[in-house]
Formats: sequence, structure tokens, C-alpha cells
Amino acid sequence: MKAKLIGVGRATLAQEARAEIERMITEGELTAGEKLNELDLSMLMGVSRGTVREAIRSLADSGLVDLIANRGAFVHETTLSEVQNLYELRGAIFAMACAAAARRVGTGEERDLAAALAVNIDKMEGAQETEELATYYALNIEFHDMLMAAAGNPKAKVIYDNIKREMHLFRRKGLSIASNIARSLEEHRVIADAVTAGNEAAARDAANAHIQRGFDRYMITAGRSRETEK
Amino acid sequence: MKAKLIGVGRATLAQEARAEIERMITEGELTAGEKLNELDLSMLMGVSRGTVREAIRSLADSGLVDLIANRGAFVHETTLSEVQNLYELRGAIFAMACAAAARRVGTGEERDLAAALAVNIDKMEGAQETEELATYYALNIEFHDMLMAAAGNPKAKVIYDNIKREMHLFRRKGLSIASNIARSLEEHRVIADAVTAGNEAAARDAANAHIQRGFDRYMITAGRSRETEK
DNA sequence: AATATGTTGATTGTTGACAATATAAACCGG
DNA sequence: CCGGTTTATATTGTCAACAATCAACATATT
Repeated sequence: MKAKLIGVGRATLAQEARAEIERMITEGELTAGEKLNELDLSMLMGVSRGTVREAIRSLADSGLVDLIANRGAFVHETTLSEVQNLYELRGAIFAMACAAAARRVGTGEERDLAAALAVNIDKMEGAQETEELATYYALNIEFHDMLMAAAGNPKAKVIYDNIKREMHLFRRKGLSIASNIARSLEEHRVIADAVTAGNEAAARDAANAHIQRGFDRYMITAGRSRETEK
Repeated sequence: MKAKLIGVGRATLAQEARAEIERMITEGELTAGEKLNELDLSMLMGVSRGTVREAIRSLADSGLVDLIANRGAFVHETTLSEVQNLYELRGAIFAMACAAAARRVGTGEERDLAAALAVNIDKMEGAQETEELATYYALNIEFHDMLMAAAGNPKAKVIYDNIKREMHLFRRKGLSIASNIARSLEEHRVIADAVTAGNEAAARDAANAHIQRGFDRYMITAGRSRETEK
């Protein structure tokens, strides 16, 4: 028995349709470049075509879809060059966030972060030892999310999450996540140390270096994948 | 007599309606917190209400409007705390862009920037001497835009421009643009020198310092405005 | 007078029909 | 068989009508 939510948070059908389209895109049911057929989606979801249109229109600025007049909406295709740009942006924003987190730790505004980061890193070490890749990956996401949240800049987190999501439109082509866990984990430790020490500059540099090296690791994988295709 | 545009770039009515709503918001005809009445707008624009809905929905992620289920769309009200967050973000992205521009100057990818920056700074000096504030402001925008474009990261420019636009939702409350032209101009010179010298680190630091000091100057003005209101 | 309840009108959300445009299929000529 | 043109079909864009929700106002109760 579900109680109906009351008030501002209640979703319209169009909002629910949007969430479903987002899910289909991020989970790969709708692939990069694929066309969003309004009538198909409306029948699939059991709503009118107009409602699907509203949902799609609301994705206009999301980076997930491209709206082309009279031709429809297509899942955005993220090129390698775009991925590079997104990595650079992501690095700048993550660096800014870690610096802000370090500052807030230093002023006492942020109190629980050090302990939470330490727990997370312990768990990542465990996942590394038992070679549980999926667990490591989830903890990796948690690590980044904690730092983004600790920056106290909600707008930065929204943009950061959107960038990550947009980058997944490239990954969906079959590339696996680049993983050099030992290196990645060591970089996490450096970031956490700088942040918990309240050292803005060190946090900023370590965070940016971590993302850029992640990109380098990613490019190595992308390079290999190209050879496989040829 | 308006010529109809042909091809992929041709705008739908909903796209034109969106552009008009954006103009009304950024030019202050629709003020922060104001409700967007679909029927009023549709009569104003000579299109159906559904078309206005599509236009408004397409602004969902723009930062300009807040969509509230069953209550409608409201021009976003940017708080001072949000402005601070936006300044921080803007600084990080502008810093990243100036570093990238410096790198591209250093590798020869970007060839015309040094000359263009020099021309712009000359003109800003002229505007400073003749105390033409509007001219200085336009040149200031041009300076920033040139650097954002020279970074070769279109996504960064989109996000940067959106952030600037969103910040204007606060300015619309009557605050005038903080201006200390001599200081601002000197900071522009430092940025231009670092970029044209291909010095990434110096460009990054100078750019971020420039935006943060712009925020400091802005806060001084905001502080004064508060006293006026009390 | 203050508060609670009911009613009405305004507005938002959804749907289906029609118009406009793009795409696919069929047709024709060389 | 191929390329160009015409026709048919599919899809997108717009509109208007109906349903659902909210806000404002009127009335009843304490």
C-alpha cells in the first residue's frame, strides 16, 4: 500500500516519461545515435504521444539527446574529441570541488568527511585485494560523490554528474572501464589526504591529476579497442 | 518580410518561442521569481498554448526556469549563495579555458589570439580613458569570449555562457555591474600575457584570480545594496 | 473576528485530430 | 539495371478540447 506523495514533489506523467527515457539511455536500451520514435515510446509507456514529446523536450539541454527540427530526437553521439573535452571539464570541476572540500574541512564546516573517506578507502583496498571489480567501481563512484557533495556547491555537482552521464554515451559502444586499480587507489589516497588536511592547493592538483590520468588510462583502452575493430 | 530558413537549421515555432522567452528573461521583461503564464504567452506570441508548453519544457535544464508540477514555470531566483557557487564554478572553467588557450598558443594550434587580445586590450584602454563604461563592458565580454573560444572546448563554452546567464538572474534585481576598471584591465593584461606566452599555469592562476576578484568586487556592491534596502 | 469548509474560476496537464515535413516505395525512361 | 520522378506512408509539429489541480473567493462555524 503506497501512500500518495502530496505537494510539490509529485511527478507529472511527462516527468515520469523523462525519467524512463533517461534510464533507457544511460542503461543502453537506447544507444548513441538512435532515434527516439515518439509513437513507439508512447505505446511502450502507455501515455499519449504529446506527453512523450514533453518528456523529450525537457531533455533539450541535458546533453543526452539532440533535437533536430522536423526529424526528431536522437540519442547524442559523443565523439572521442568530445570525451576529451568532457574529461578536461570534469577535471577542472572536480579539482575545484576538492579544493572547496579541503577549505570546508579546514574551517570546520565539513566534519564527517575525513572519517567517511577513510572508511571508503579501506573498503576499496578490500575490493582491490579480493579483485571485486564491480565493488571497487561502486566505491569509486561513492568516493567521487562524497567529495562533490562536500564542496557545498550543488550546481557544480549537477554539472559534474551531467558530464559523467554524457561521457557514458561514448562508453556504451562497448568500451570497458579502464582499470588500473592500484594506481587509481593510490591517487584516491593522495586526494583524501590533501582534503582531510585542509590543503586546498594540494587537493586541487591531486584531483585534477587523478581525472587526467583517468583519461590517459581511458585513452589507452580506447586505442586498443580501435585496433580490435580494424 | 521574414525569409523562411531552409534545412536542418530551420526553427520550429516552439524553438522560436523558446528563444523569445529566453530573451524576455535575460532582458528583464520576465523577472526572477515571475510566473510564466502559458495562455498569456501564447496570446502574446500568436501561437497555441501547447507550443508555449514545449518551449518552456525545453528550458527545463537551462537554469533559467523552475518547473513545478501542477503550478507552472517560474523564472529562477538566483540567491546570493548560488551566485557565489556560480562564481566559483565560472572561475574554475575560465581558468581551465585560459590554460587550454595558452597550451594551444604554445603548440601553434591557435595563431591569431595574441594579436586579437592585444587589439582588444588597446580598445579597453581607450574606453577607460574616455570613461565609456558600456564600451568597456562590451570589450570585456569580447575578451572573455575570445579566450573561451580559443580553448577549443565547445562544451566548456556552453556551460560557461549558461553560468553567466544564470548569474544575471540575480543582477536583474537592480544591482549594477561592479566596476573597478583599472584593476580589471590590469588583470586582463596579466591573463593575456600568460596566454600569449603559452604559460598554462600562469594563465590558469591569473584567470581564476580575475574571476574571484570580480566576485569580491561584486560582493562589495552587493553589500552596499543591502544597506540601501534596509 | 478568526478559522474552517465549500465553490468557482483560472491554470496546468493530457489527449487526440489535423497539418506539414521527411522518408520509403513505386513507377518510368534511358 | 540505374537514376530520376512521383506517389504513398510514416513521423513530426501544432492546435484545440477535455480532465485534473490549484488558487482565490464566498460562506458557515466557532
